[in-house]
This record gives sequence, C-alpha cells and structure tokens, in this order.
Amino acid sequence: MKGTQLGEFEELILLLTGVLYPDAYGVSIARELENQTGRKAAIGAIHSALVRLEEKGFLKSELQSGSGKRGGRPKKIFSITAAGKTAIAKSKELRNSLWDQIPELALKGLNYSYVIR
Amino acid sequence: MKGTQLGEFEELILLLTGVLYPDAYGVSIARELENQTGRKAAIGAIHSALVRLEEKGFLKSELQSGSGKRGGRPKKIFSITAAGKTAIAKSKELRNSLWDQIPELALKGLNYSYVIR
DNA sequence: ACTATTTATTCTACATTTACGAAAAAACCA
DNA sequence: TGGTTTTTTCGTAAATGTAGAATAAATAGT
Repeated sequence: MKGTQLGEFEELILLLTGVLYPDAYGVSIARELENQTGRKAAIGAIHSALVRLEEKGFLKSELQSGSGKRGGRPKKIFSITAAGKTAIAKSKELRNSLWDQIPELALKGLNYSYVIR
Repeated sequence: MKGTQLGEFEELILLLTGVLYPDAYGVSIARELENQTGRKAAIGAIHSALVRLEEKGFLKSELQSGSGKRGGRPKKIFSITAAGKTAIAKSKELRNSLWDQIPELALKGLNYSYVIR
C-alpha cells in the first residue's frame, strides 16, 4: 500500500512519541529509541519519519516557546492524534491476532536451545 | 537499519506464513492477506518479500513435487525458521511493551466519536 | 550589542523496502 | 505436441528508512 500505510520505523516513532508524552521531540525520541531498543538512529532519520507521520495526520506538533532553560533552538513537541491512536491500535491488534492464529505445529521445536546428550 | 531488519510488510507476510502452515505459498498468502486485513497486494509484492525473508533467514522453502492435482507450476511452500520465530516474537514484545508505557493522558479523549448535544 | 556556545531542526543524498504488471516456467490434459 | 492452468520470476517505479552536514534559534558572557 502507499501513502497512508505505517512503516515499521514510523510505527516505532509513533509509539515512542506516546511514551514520551508530553515531552516528545526529535532528540528525546532518538535517545529513548536507543534506550528501549538498543537501536541507534541518526537524528535525521527520526525527523524525516516525524515529518511523514505529521503529513499522514498521525502526529501533530507545536513549537515550545521560551523554555527558560539553556540555549538552543525551540523544541518541536509532538503528540499523537486520534488517527494516530487508531493506527497503532489497529496495527497492534492485527499482529497479535495473527500471532494467535499460528498453529502450534508451525513453531514447534523452533528455538535456539542446544541439548547436550 | 539494514539487512536484518524486518519491514512492516515483511512482518505481515512472516506472520501469515505461520498462520497458513503447512500450505503457505505466494498465492495462498496473497489471498489470506486480503481476507485478514482487507489489504490487497500484487502477487509480485508478496514474492519479493518472500525472497527477502528467505535471504534473511526467517523463512525456508521447498518445492512441492507432483501434487497430482491440476496443472500449474509447482508451489514453493514456505515455513518459519527458528530465527524467524525469534524475530516476530521480539517485534511483538517490543511493540506491546511500548504500548503499555504510553501514559493515559497521551491518548485521553482521542477518538473518532461525535457527541450530539 | 556582539560573539561564542548550546541545542535542535532542516536539508540533501542515497540505500532498502514495498508495489505492480508483464513475462516466463512448469505441470497437466486433450 | 499444443493449449490451458497455476505459480514464480523479472524489471521498474514509488515509498520508506538512514545518515550526516548545514542551518537556525536561544542563552550567557563580555
């Protein structure tokens, strides 16, 4: 599908935006991504996903005015929209549903364990 | 990430392969995808995902010899490998974990309902 | 007010994944 | 053998994912 579909990375960013609420922005998301998944992405990668997510209507943003803290450009704070919430909820349900439909046999004995005998 | 990362579509195909066990192949997967998700993908899209999944080691395949049925090229039957099982299990855990970490407030009042007053 | 420093976003370029439809291949049947 | 059926393979286009350098905005010190 195209245009409205949620990519794998995009979904992660969308989820992380929720987790970080109400302080989700490029840099904090990048940090949290690494903390939670060990996966480190360039800041540019995060931002391009954020832009696409906003274009698709799954996220909205607002500039945070003078924070009274250290220097630096104003943060662009992101939060999930109703459409975004629906998207991740559906994605989650679909995947969990499919997972539950997999017959025992299909995964039987599939593991990385070794048996010494 | 590259090479070993599981794309959104790929994950769906991997799951569907499990659901269809032991009769998962290009055409049956395409059919099941539409049944389960309403999403219809071209057969070519399915196959390219299948090829990638096999290259990544998440799926294995074997040609089904003379089926004694109608004509047609032999089906290439796919099944999940141990690595594939691990991949979808981890993906599922990560997403569910993140979902559970989203504070109530972040999704509060976000829905498509309309209230007549 | 000016400059250096800090923090974050934007921009540019490229790699990988997803999507499609046409063409090719293999098996069966008359 | 020729035609039909079923499914895979191939070539190309579009969307998504990745990266890092360049740019911008705010603060603090002088």
